[in-house]
Amino acid sequence: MTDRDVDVLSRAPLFEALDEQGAKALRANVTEVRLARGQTLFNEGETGDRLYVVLEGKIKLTRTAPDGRENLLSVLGPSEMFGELSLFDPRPRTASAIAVTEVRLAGLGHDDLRPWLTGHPEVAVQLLRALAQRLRKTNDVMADLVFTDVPGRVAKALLDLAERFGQPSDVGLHVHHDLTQEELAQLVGASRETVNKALADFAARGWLRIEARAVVILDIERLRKRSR
Amino acid sequence: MTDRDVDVLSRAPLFEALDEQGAKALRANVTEVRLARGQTLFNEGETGDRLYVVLEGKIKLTRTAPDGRENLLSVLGPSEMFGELSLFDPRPRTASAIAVTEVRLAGLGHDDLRPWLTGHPEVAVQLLRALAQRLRKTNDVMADLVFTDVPGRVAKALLDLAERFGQPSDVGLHVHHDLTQEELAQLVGASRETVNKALADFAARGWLRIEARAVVILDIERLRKRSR
DNA sequence: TACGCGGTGGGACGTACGTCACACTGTTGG
DNA sequence: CCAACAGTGTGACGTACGTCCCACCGCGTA
Repeated sequence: MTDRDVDVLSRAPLFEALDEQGAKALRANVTEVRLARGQTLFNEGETGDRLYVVLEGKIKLTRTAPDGRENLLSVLGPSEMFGELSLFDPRPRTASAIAVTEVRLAGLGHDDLRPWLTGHPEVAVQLLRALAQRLRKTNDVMADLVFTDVPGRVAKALLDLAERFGQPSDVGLHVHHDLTQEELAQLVGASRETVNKALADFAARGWLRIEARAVVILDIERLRKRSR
Repeated sequence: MTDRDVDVLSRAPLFEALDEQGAKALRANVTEVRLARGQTLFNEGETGDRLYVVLEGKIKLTRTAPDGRENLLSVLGPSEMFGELSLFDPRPRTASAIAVTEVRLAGLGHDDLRPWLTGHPEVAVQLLRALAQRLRKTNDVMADLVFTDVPGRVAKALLDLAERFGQPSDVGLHVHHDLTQEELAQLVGASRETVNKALADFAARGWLRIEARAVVILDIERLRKRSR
C-alpha cells in the first residue's frame, strides 16, 4: 500500500477517529482488491461481512427489481465506504457492487473490525455519525423523488457528482462521472431517454457541455436554481 | 414509569443490549414527555440532541418542501426510536415530529447517553445495527418510489402498518393506523385523491374495508400480491 | 336548526414521463 | 477496414397520476 493509499484511507470515516498508531494497526488487517470496469465485487442476496473503502477509481451500488429493472443507489469514489450494512447487521447484501472504472479497494472483515468496535468506542461513535449522515442524505434523495421533476433530479445528481469528482478548469467545472446515461438515469430513477432530453436541454441553454461519460458545467448557478 | 412502560422501553434497540441492571441505570436518565394529537415535539431546522422512544401512542416524522408540501418519513409506535440522528451527528433536525394520537415518550439527552456509548460498546454496536436496518428499509422504500405504482405503494404501506399495529379479529386484520388519507398520501408520496381511489378500488374488490383512520384487511394475500 | 369545518368520495382534464421506434456516432475487435 | 455493438439523440404516442372541482357526511359549536 502506497503513501497515497494510506492518505486516502485515513479520510474514511472508519479511520478518522484513530490516531496514527491505531490507524497503522487497523491497516494491517486490510486486504486490497482490484477490479476492472464492469466486474462485480459482490451480488445482491449473497452473504458477506466485509466493508470496503475505495482507494482509487469508482464503484456503483445497484439493486435489481424482480422484473430486472435496475436502480443505482450511489456511485462511490476514493475515501468512501460501503458494504458495512451487512457487517453491522448480519443479513444478505441488499445491493450489488460493480466497478464503474478500474478500481482498487481496501477490504476489512467483520472479525478484524469487531475488536476495534468494542475496544475503541470512539471508532463506533464515528461510525454512528457516518451512518446518521447517510440516513439524512438518503432521506433527502427520497424527498426529491417525490417533489422534484426529472430535470431537477438530473441537475441535483450532476451537482452532487461535481462536488465529489469535479475538477475546475479554465473553461468550466469538469465532471468526469464515468457513468453512461443509462446509469445516470438509474441513479435519478428515470428512463434513459428522459435523462438524455434533460441533458440536451441543459446543454442547449448553455449551462453545460456534454462529453463522453462526463459533463463540463459552464453555469453552475443556473443549474443550482433548476435543481430546487 | 409503570412496569408496562419499562417493558416497552426494554424492546427498543437502545436497551436491548443491556442487562437488567444497566437498563435500570439508563432509565434513571429518561424524562417523560406527553403530547396531544397534533402537537409538535420538535421542528425541522431546530437544534436538538435528544432521542426518544415511544411508550404509548403514535408520532409521525415529516419533512416540509420549500413550497410547503409535506412528506411523511414514518409513523412510529411503542418501542420505536427516533430523533437519534441529531444525537449521533450534531446538526439541526431534518424532520419535524408531530403526535398522531395522544402520545407518551421517553426522552434521553446526548450527555446522558454519551457515557453509555463509550463505556458499553455493546450498546454502540446495537445502535449501529439499528441504523443499518433503517438504512436498508429506507433503501427499499426508495426503490418502491421508483418502481412501484401508487396503488402498489398504498398496499405496501398498509401491510407495513398492519405488521406493526394490526390486531387480528374474527372479521379480519384490524389496522387502526390513526392516519387521515392526506397523511397516508404523504407517507407513500402521492396525492390524497389518488390514494383515496386506490383504497376505494381495494375495498370494491373486497380486499379490505375502510373505516375512520383505520382499515380492516380482509384478503391479505391479494393485497400482498398487489404490492409487488 | 343552521353553520362551519375537517375528512372522504369521485369525476374532468392536462401533462410529465415512460415506452417504443429508429437513426446516428464512436469504439472494439476479427 | 468493415462488422458488430454499446452508447447517444430525438420524435410519436399512451397513460398514470397530479390538479382542480364539487358533492357529501359526520361532528362540534353557536
